[in-house]
Amino acid sequence: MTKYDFKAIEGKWQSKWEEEKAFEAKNDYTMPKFYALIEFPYPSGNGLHVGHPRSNTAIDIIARKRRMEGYNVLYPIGYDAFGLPTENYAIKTGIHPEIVTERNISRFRAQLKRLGFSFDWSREISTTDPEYYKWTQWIFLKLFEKGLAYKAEIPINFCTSCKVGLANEEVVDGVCERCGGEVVRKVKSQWMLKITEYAQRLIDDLDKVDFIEKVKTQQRNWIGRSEGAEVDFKLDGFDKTLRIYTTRPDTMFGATYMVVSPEHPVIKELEDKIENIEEVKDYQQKAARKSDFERSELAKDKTGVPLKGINAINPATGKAIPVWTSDYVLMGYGTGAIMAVPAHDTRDYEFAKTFDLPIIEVIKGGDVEKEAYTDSKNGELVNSGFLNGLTPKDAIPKMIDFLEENKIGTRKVNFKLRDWVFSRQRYWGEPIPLVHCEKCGWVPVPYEELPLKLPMISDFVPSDDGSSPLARATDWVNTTCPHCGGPAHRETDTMPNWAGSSWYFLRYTDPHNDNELASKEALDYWLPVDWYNGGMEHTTLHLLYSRFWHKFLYDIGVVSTPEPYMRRTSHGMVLGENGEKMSKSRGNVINPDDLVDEIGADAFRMYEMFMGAFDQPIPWSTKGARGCYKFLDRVWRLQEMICDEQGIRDDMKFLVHSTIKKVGEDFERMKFNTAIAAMMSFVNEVYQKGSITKDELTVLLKLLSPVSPHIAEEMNENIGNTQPLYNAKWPEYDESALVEDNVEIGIQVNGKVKTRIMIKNGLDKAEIEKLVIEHDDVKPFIEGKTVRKVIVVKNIVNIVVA
RNA sequence: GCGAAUGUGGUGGAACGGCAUACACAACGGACUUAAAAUCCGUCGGGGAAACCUUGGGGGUUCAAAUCCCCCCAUUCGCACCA
Repeated sequence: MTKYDFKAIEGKWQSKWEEEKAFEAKNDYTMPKFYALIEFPYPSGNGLHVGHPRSNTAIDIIARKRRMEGYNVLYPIGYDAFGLPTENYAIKTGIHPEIVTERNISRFRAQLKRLGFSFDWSREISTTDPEYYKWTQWIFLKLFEKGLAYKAEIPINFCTSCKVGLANEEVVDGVCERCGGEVVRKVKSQWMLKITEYAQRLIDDLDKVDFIEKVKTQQRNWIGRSEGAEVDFKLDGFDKTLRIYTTRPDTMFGATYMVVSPEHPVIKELEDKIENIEEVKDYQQKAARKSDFERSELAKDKTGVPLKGINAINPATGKAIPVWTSDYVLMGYGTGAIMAVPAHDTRDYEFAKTFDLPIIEVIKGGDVEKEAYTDSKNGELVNSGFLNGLTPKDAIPKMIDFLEENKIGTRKVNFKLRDWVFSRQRYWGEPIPLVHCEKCGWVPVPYEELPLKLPMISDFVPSDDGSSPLARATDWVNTTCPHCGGPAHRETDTMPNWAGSSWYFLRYTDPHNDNELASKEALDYWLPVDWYNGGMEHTTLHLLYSRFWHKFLYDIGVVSTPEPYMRRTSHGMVLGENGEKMSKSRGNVINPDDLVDEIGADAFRMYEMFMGAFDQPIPWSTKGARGCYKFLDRVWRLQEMICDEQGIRDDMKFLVHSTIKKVGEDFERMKFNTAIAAMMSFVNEVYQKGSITKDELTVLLKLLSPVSPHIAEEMNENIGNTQPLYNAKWPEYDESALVEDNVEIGIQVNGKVKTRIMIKNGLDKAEIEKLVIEHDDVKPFIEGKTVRKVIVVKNIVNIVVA
């Protein structure tokens, strides 16, 4: 009996799988299909993180099980390789990003291959490959064609350190998500994508898919739909109205002042009429200088300035109310102006208290002396004319009807979601395939000229004025207009790295197609993705963006499903051994290579799954990982315990079949830790027994093979099975074998467990009751007491005595 | 501030409302060994003679609660002036 030599075994089977093309998806579109997907990694210079294999192994287990169940499985891999870290590295070292990317990908590929994932390597892609980004550009041009890509002068989030514009989603706590640099607002001309046009559908279609609830909730909150009304307030003494948005039209009788955002155009329009215009302008400037971080940090203290001389008429009461400006009202949401109802809105309340503005209670139910009463369902309207006596819930529609009848307002739905800032002033991204011509404006690069390749340059440092490094590649920038032939220049901004990842799962279905992003047949067969696992951090970024692109492609007939992913699950983060997030600065990063050297890929994979509940964050434990090695070594030595008997022995039937059931069901529920525990129990019992048959062992190896495939294949071969496990049939359990002859039942007296007894299985309740009451072990607990009731449930009997 | 999740031995964690602490890690004891490692076999929530106590704390529903309901406390993660 040889030692468990995981190095030799793993190398041997990895080569074998490759030679036999064991995991290549078949282009046989008549077979039942299963598309398993993980988020393709960003090939960073640090190599694989122990978090990657958690998602990869989980879906690998599912993919391998599906193959054994007869599905044509697509489990692809690729690299999301455009992006800032590579570019920053290039700036620091002078090595071209293309070379860095190539190097990083090689390292990732080697690390992934070492772990024995059943990826279809023949479909490997990289977003930086011109043959790939040709189609990223193609989709962009389609969006442009349909009016969903537009250029706008907007205040953007600008990272002062990366010198790059960021999407709202990339600003975390007021600082840059990637580098932690300060983010300020800067007005720039940017390409935007109209994701807001899909806002309603992105919410509605969540009902069609099986995503974990957390993801759905987060997406809904991010899209932030609200129903309300837009109302025009007349400005006293002017032929002019100020439009506001409110979700609480029922409180309109309590609107005692109005507030406009500092960026609101009305200030400019009424410049001459505002008596304290200098003070107002000063406030505007201060607000503009504030970074987002400062704006939110200072949120506690309300600031503002009245627009002296400007009053509005409350359309409900007919009374004149003052107009203020304050940065607690945002230009980007609603109309940039609000009616302030201090009695029933927390922010308005604070503002009114700060500036001593009147507070009128219009809903009874709280104590407006102390705080705003904001319940939009309960309470009773007062001081509100025709709404008096109603609850807010009933008053809202009634007020909207009133506004619509009198043509001063309309029903209106608003979303928090903003359009997607799509331009980056960076080098290492897909060039935006547009040309600007003085005469013709923005003109698309003709489809037949795609891919528009990134020019080779050697200086990637972004300019201080925030323009892209590509602007300096004048040979490339200066071109002719595809429309009129006149002089023109290319767009020098590039796409964000969310572009390539928004559709990569489509390319996998037909990755070498030169004529289309993928053939219709391939797309129709493989889509939607059956099971997609990835990180929660991508919920409002990648996951939302790719749903948007997919819906657009659905609308133009490229794909046939309205949603890209049927099922979405999420893994918990792997923390350092000290329970903190793994990071270089904390010094608690675990390098998978070292551990794989020590315990092998099979044990490593197993530990990744065994360490804890899949969806919870779990601290790493290298000792725990070594425990999995110990278990596999124990499995290995089962070969010495094979006996001459055949088949599954009677006294093993229950164990074998209940383990098949448990492992299979737990895999499907992503309860990998308890599935592995069941296999450990199985092995413990075999050790107790001292022997195992070849057939019993074969079952165990099949169950083990999705988690630790190399050792399972090797042992399977050793014991004389000729069919490799990767295309063996997944074992089925026999229901009748799950019924034991005798069962242990727990005896409770008044709900507390007192003892346990063995009884024959299959008795009815009355028989069990009789048996229990008369049982010698039970008697002491009920002697001299009156039995009030006996409850028999499954394997518990509860005797209620007095 | 709002929302969500989590809280069980020394540690990671199990447990359709039905025998709490499965399975591991660590620790301890024994066997094997000249010795160690590895391996195998045991012990392992508290308390103890037994009774009994124990799932962050307090209440409740139930024959029965880690699990369901209410109120607190703590930790983590989202969102954060969205009218």
